[in-house]
Amino acid sequence: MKLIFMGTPDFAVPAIDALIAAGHDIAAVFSQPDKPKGRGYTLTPPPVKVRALAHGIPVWQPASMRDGEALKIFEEIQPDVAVVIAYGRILPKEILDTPKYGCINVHASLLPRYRGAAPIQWSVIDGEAVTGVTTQQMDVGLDTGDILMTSETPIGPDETAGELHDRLSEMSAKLIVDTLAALEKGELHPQKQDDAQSCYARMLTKELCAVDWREDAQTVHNRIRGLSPWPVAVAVLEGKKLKLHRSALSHLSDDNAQCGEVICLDPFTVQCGNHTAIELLEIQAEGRKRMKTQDYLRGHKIELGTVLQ
RNA sequence: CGCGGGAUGGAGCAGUUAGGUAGCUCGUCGGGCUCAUAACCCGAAGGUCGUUGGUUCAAAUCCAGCUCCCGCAA
Repeated sequence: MKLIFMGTPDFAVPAIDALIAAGHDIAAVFSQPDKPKGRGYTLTPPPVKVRALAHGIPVWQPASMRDGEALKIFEEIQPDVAVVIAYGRILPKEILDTPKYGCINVHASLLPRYRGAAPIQWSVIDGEAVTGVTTQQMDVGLDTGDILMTSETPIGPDETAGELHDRLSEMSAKLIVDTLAALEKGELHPQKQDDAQSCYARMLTKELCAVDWREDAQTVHNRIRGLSPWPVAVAVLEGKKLKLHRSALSHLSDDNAQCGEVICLDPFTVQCGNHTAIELLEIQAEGRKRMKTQDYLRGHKIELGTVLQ
């Protein structure tokens, strides 16, 4: 089919390759404008743009979807369908209605759960056991369109948002290809979302990164893996920020220790709330690289009983 | 030119302020002790101190350029 592909970050890249491999004609790609990133504010193109250009596909990066420019391009191309994956912008009705089969979005959750910006991270932070990807027939709401197809996957007990992100990214690529195949055969059966079951995965902010050691170990663990590899959970050690990249539940617990206190050095274990404790496996000090906690301890002595905040 | 931290044997760090023969905690290898061990004891190997140039009798250390890494901010 003749497609317009809309996407921005790494998550959407496998889908481009999969759609091309499946024989679809991607006539144009829409991506967010290049943004200043990293040290020195280097203007950086989004990954989807880079991939599209490598395939020789024309790329548009309009600042707005509502100034008529995007609509004009849609009308000129006359796509059968627009595929939207992590594009990062809400599409107005006139755009949604232009392609022959409308706009189909791949969302990284089992809708109606975790609508919105950060479904992957929130499903981990909330300790969900299962998640997946969903294709939906987009409407004017935010991830509220009729469900076309879904694909489920369990979330590992120690899996990080980054690891889950990569798996769901691959699943998304497969699901969109399958969805388009079903669409061509007329085998799709759109189902309304049950709004009563919905929840919203709001954008991640820095406030979410601070660990509260009074919470139980499972909750802290979920937060650490849900925020890895970005924006990363943070504790404070002797006045300095300490990023927490990887953890594991501990069988230890010292009820005489206060929350946040180091109760064991090998493995490096911190007391949490409700008689639980957590092992910190990979950490990163200010200005340092991410490293295994035991490596860090060889050069930085931390006394038993030190309290993290 | 956005702000700041860093680069030292395989790993993590100290040493740089007041230049003068490279150190710590581990790891590795060999030996010892032990019923045994990730424990303990003895010994060994392993580093052009990121790179280039400068100052100096002498540079990891002072000066200048370059490369790469990290944090903040976006």
